[in-house]
Amino acid sequence: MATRWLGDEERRSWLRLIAVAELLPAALDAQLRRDAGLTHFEYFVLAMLSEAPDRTLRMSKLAQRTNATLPRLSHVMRRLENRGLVERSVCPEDRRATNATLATAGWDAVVAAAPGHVQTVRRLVLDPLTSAEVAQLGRICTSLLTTLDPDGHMTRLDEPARAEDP
Amino acid sequence: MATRWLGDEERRSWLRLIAVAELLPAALDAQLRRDAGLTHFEYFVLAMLSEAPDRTLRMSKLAQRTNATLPRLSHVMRRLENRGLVERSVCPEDRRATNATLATAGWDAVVAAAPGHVQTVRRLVLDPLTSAEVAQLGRICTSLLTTLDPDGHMTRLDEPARAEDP
DNA sequence: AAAGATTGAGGAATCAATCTTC
DNA sequence: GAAGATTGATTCCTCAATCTTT
Repeated sequence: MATRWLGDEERRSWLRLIAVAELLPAALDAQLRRDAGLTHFEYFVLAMLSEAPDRTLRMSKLAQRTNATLPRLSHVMRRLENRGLVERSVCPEDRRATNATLATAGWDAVVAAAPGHVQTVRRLVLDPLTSAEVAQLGRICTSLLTTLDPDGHMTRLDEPARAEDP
Repeated sequence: MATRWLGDEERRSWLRLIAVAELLPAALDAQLRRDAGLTHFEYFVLAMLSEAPDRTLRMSKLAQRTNATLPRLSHVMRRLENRGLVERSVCPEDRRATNATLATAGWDAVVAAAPGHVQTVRRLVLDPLTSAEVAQLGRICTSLLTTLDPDGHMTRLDEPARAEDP
């Protein structure tokens, strides 16, 4: 029983999607932990900061871009700060807010980890697919994010940046 | 920097895939915990047992079908056993092995949880996609599992069961 | 009162080590 | 010694409660 009430094709696609959702994060974590001493989530946090203006982002914005809850991000940032990879400071304009900044050591960590990570992404995801499938995957995930992430937070579905400040 | 060295399209598809991989499990967990007091992984374990002959599967086989490591499954099974949802017993043919069996209460739990869960799967994944996209997603995930799961354990890519006993 | 963020306690996942049977 | 599984310690995540600023 269980996952019945789905058509055969639906069921097969569904089972494979959750298999991917289970195995892909584990594979990314394994490579990054082994080669760079970072979780994939930690790496992703550092990477998002590295691409931000002044390598700085507000906690809530960073949480959105990394698909994380604020408590989770807060705990991770504390650990990263203890390791000297990021810094936090009170936001001058709104003293409730916290600015997260990538420290020099954090930048170095991302630069060191990136090649191996990108290679892993290619090997696990991009290489097994045709370029048409990569495009299909993008469209499909975009559709899924419409319900998973109604506000289009992290993947700002309206790519060309909204009228809104950092 | 970070996720550069990927083409634009590759990068967008990749970022959206990890967003889905992050948000989908969280959404499934939220609904099942709220409505049935079960993690998605716990539900999936019970569901796989419910479909097995005699509602029984060896631990290692169950681990494969649920995309889990054996330690993870073992811990979860201990909790489920304490709740009376499953039972474990030594396998008579090979006394190193453990047979996991769905208890009556476990069956009831799956039956009670299934409709809400299936509805959630429809809402989050199936409904937002055309049936052509559902098929594409299945093919794409199958390709990804070729590298993520080289042995085709859980999604036995060669669907029509191999010459191998339970 | 609401927004932004942090904290602490409890639960779950991971890794290495262990135990038993083959 | 290898296969099947479990355990214990650590780490990490989640949830509710809290604190401060607006």
